[in-house]
Parts: sequence; C-alpha cells; structure tokens
Amino acid sequence: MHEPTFHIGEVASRAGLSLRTVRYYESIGLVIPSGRTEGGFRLYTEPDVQRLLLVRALKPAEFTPDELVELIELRDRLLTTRPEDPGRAIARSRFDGLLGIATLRLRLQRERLIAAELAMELLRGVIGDDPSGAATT
Amino acid sequence: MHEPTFHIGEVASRAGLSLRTVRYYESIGLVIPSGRTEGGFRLYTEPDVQRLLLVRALKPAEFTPDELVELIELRDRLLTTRPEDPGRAIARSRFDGLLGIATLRLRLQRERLIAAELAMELLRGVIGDDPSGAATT
DNA sequence: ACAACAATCACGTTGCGTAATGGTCT
DNA sequence: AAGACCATTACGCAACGTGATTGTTG
Repeated sequence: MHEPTFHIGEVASRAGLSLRTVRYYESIGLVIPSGRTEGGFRLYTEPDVQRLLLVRALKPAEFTPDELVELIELRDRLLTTRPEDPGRAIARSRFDGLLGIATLRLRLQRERLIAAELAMELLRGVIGDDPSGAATT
Repeated sequence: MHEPTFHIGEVASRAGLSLRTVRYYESIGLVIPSGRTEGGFRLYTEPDVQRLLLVRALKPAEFTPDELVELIELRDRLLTTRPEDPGRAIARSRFDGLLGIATLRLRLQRERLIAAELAMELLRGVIGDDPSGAATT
C-alpha cells in the first residue's frame, strides 16, 4: 500500500516556497523527503508537506535550524505519546521553553513593525504640511 | 562656527546599531558622515543621526538601498522647499509612490507575523491536550 | 518520443559578524 | 602617556537566487 506522494514542484507551490528553498531546507535538515524515485526525484508525503507549511509559518520567529528541528520533533513526540508516557513531562517543558522563546521574538518583531508604521506616519506628515503662509529657517 | 559632532560609537549606540552596520550603511550610500577628523575618524552631525534613526526604523519595510536613499532625499527636498516651489509636486508624487510601496510591504509583514502567531497558538494546543485532567505550569 | 519536470553543481548577492592589525583622541 | 576609541582590510556565514548542464517521468 503506497501512501500518496508528491514531487517537489507540487509541494513547493502548495507551501508557497521556491524549489531552491525546499531543497535548502532539506540540506539543513529541516524537512527531509520521505523517499526518492528510482531516478532520484524527491518524494514527499503529506506529513512532509505539513512540516514544510509549519516551517514556513514559523519563519518570522527566527528559530535556528537546530531549534526548529527540535521543536518539530518534540511536537511529534507529544502528539504520538500519551500523558502517562515517561519523559513526556520533560518533552513538554522543553517544548514550552522553545515556544516561549519564539513568543518573545515575535513580540520583538511586532514592536519593530509598529515602529516602522509609526515612522511611515511621520513621513506622510512631511507631505501634509501645506500651510499657505509658511516660514523657513 | 562648528556644529556639534559625534563619533561613530556614540551614534551607533544612540541608534541601536553596531559599528559595523553604521559603516556598512555608509558603504552603500545610505548615511554618509558629514565630516572626518584629521586622523580619519568619522564625524556625524545631528541630522546624520536622524537619518540613521530613520533608516533603522524603516528596516522592516525592506527598501532597497536605492529606494531608501531616494526616499530620504525626497523627504529633505520636501522639508526644505515651499509649496510654490517648482518640481515640488513631482517630488511629492514620487515620495507618495515610495510610501505606498512601503505600506504594502509592511502589510505583508503583518500578515506573516499574524500567521506565525496563529501557528504558535496551534502548537500550544499540542500541549494542552491533557485528558487526565492535569494542570500546566 | 517529447514536453514538463527534476537533479546536481556552482557561482552570486545581501547584510552584516568577527577578527586582525595598526593608527587616533583626550 | 595610556586606555578607550576608531580605521581599514578581509574572511565568513545564512538564506537563498540564478544559471548551466544533464537526467527522469508520464
């Protein structure tokens, strides 16, 4: 029974990424295709695609590759183990830590964005100053 | 009459940038110090510092160096000319265009940020599925 | 068989970090 | 006079873009 698989072109467009980027993510260990054809074409399963989507969505959080890999593995572990499983608490706390870091970074991004929007407002003001009797220095 | 000037270290820390970054901005023509000491130290005037601050604030808008230089020059022109000056309308429309581009890009950034925050919420949900009835930290 | 798609180099770019070495300022 | 500060190479890295060339698939 073969799960359905996809070639790189399809997954790239589904994830809104370039082929180059998808291959790059593989090269740094982020998303490894589950298989290859005889001829060497990468074959992605649906979970692979989900990983790609997650990686893309989390890009603003600026995780290092290592952190991102760890995060994804922890997520898988948390999803596939049950509450009474040993080591789950540890995984959960580490996972929590990573999420906390990401939250901080996203907050920072937001602040920068807001500062930029504010600066834009000020720039817009440069246009708006049209008093008919203006004085200069 | 010498205006007060500052060395690179002071302006960098005031702008929250590294020395390297300030020098880099000079190398691409973004912010050129108004002077140099006999020995070669860069000397920045207050307007120079303002430019640095503006450049930094607008970073999320992802302008190319060329665009940014143009934007700043247009701003200066708009600030130093009066409404009846010839060419001012042209400058203003170009300025407007650049601001429009920046606004679009900031909007895109916002969407990405929101998508990332949403993904974080979903990840948090992975932890929350605790049917036994336990509490989180 | 053939168009569309993919693989692997490999060099290029941006935006800096990080020394290393040596001069400048007060 | 000396410690803090600065200048100029110059190599390095991340995260891809962009060919060029050749092989695979349906």
